[in-house]
Amino acid sequence: MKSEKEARILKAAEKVFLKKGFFPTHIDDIAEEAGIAKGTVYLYFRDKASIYVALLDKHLSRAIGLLEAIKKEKTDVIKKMERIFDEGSELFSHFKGMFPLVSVENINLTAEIMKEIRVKIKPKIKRIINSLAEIIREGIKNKELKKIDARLGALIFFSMVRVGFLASAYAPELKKQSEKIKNIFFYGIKPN
Amino acid sequence: MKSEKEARILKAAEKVFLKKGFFPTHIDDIAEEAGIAKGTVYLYFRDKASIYVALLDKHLSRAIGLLEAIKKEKTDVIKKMERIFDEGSELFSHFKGMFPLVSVENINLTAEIMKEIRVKIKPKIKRIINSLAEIIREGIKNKELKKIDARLGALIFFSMVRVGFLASAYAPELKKQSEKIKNIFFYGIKPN
Amino acid sequence: MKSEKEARILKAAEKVFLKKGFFPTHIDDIAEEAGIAKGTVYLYFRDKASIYVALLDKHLSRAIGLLEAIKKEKTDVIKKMERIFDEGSELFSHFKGMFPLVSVENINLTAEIMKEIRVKIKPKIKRIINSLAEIIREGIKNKELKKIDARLGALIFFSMVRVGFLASAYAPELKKQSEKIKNIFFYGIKPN
Amino acid sequence: MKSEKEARILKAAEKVFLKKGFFPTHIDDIAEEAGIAKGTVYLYFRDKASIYVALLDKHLSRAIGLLEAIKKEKTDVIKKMERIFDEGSELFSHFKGMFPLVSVENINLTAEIMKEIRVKIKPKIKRIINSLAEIIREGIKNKELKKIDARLGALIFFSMVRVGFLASAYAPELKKQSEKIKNIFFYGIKPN
DNA sequence: AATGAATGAGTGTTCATTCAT
DNA sequence: TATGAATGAACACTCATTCAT
Repeated sequence: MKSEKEARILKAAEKVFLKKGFFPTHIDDIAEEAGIAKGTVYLYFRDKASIYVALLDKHLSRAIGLLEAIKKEKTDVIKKMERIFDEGSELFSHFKGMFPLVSVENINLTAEIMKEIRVKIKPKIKRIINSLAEIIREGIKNKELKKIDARLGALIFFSMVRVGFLASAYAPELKKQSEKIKNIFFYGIKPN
Repeated sequence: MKSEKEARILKAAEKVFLKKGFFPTHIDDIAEEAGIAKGTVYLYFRDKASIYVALLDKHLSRAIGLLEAIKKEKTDVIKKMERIFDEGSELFSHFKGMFPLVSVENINLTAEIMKEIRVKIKPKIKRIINSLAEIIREGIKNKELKKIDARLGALIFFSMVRVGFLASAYAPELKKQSEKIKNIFFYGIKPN
Repeated sequence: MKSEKEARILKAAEKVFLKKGFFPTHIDDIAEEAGIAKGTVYLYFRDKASIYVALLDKHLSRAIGLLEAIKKEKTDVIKKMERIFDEGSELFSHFKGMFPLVSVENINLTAEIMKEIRVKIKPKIKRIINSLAEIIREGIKNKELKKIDARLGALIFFSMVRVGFLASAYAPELKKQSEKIKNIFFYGIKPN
Repeated sequence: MKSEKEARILKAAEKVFLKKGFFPTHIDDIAEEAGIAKGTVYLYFRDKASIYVALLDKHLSRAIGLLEAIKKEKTDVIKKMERIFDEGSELFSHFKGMFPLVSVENINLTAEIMKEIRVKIKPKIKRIINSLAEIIREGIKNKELKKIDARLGALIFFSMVRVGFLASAYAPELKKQSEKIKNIFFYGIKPN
């Protein structure tokens, strides 16, 4: 159970990290954004990297919760994937460049922090990919999907969700074209 | 004609940036990797960010060259896309987290550097996306491809190439599964 | 109301600047002399040049206060000039080579700092010369002084005060010979 | 016998030192001004400070020559002093803030350089003051001057020459008012 | 003699972290 | 708990000096 103050710091940190990136973000910025004193931040977090990790952890946990919930629903796999796709774009807005799909960008490599990441973050990412893969496997079993490599499909799916978000940033006129993206993902780009 | 020393610095910088990221990379690291003195680096580059930008520029230029060459070839669009896909994975290995698809990660924002980026880097990224889009348009005209949004298709294609690279890093057992990725991209995941 | 710490830094800086000059003085020297950490200096001053400017400003303000007070006194102009002469020598001990009679020696020329100097320092120097000139004008009006060029007289007076100080440094045996200097200034070196 | 190159370096150095001061002047600046390569400077001077000292030495020697010549002339002491005054202003233009009347501004304090200064520069300054003092003594003997302290008179005289130069810089409208300055020096500011 | 590329010690400044209040 | 003044390690960048050519 997190204190209200801790949540406020995380919210402030997210805003600043997203805007400036990890290194250019100073504890001062976060404290100011949170409306508290710099020293107070250290009552709730060991150090700057811990805040970053806590943020990753928070959103990954949320993503996992979302995925697990959707997975349990009694609907078509296609419907499930569409829901994930639509809600996922919103999730990405909390990650942007910060999202550590493969490796957490080299932040600071304190031994301690890296251990924390290995223990807390990587397993969550794996779990997300696994959840996606399981949904895909379910779809294959159902004949809703082709016999594709489920893990690879999960990565691609993940990438597609990401494109949905990127497209809106890079080519604003493409915004809300999720339908098109989904179409390509489901049916490919070649005429049949 | 760049001096041999400049090339050596770039090569060293790439190695260190890729391993440690922009901020944790110190000029000392680059110099040591290049086997020269710290001060020498400044004979060839104004500052740290300039090295980074030069690296981006170098690889983007290479990518543009590759794309333009492939675009001019007299083959099927599908063949062209396959070639881009296969060679692109190698290109990505020079970018990894450093690749600025949407916006260059917040590095330092010196006014001068940011201007350099706006003038040199962003146009190249646009050109890459444009080249991909043109190839896709050619395919649509040929009836090789469905009538998809070409720019969006380009982004997705780009993403797929990226997945190819990521997959090899994140899930080594998936390496060389480019065929599968291409298949999904071309035909989708739904059975027809 | 300046903090006690700021005053301590200024005092330490004055000591070191006077001994070593602007460039050979390192922030470390000042901090050590003040008995604080290097970083602390930057809590009170933007940069090294700002400390220097603050010092100039402080002593020039003091000089102006002194001059204005003496100017208002109800005594002979000659008495006033004698007082300025005697007290001025002490003032000079805070400036020595650092005193920017004509132009502030090339220190660093940050645009910001130069602006500060133009805005804060130069007007004070002008005001000092003006005050001296006004006193001289008063003396001319009174017939206490010859009809000399008041501004030029001010510069010469200023110079004489400076000689008083220099003499004590360069030719210690001449120390306290202010009387002689004043005599020359008042009556010249030629017999009448 | 100095090489032509050495003279060129000195000339260039004087120009730059006068404009920028000792520390902000870089060897590169001097070399460029002299139209030679940086390394060449070191074929003629041990280091930066040596150039500075050589410059001081050159002008002090010139001043000494001038003084000795004037001293030997068969004219009134007053005439001699007037000549010194008039020619001295020009001499000062080579020194400006750089002139080390009392102590050479703390430049770098290499033990070696400081020794050079002690051995070469200080004696010349003393000699200049002594020459002036001797001329004044001659004037006193002649009854051309009052019985003032000759050394102090020399310092003041020196200062007056300096005012002549400063006046032209600080208050351009006062330029060429040497007559007025001389008048004050000779007759004082008080009416008789 | 002349060059200018290379060097690396030196320094102003920043900022994560601590701690006395 | 909360504060924010103080700390000092860290680092980009400069520039006097050297030296291979």
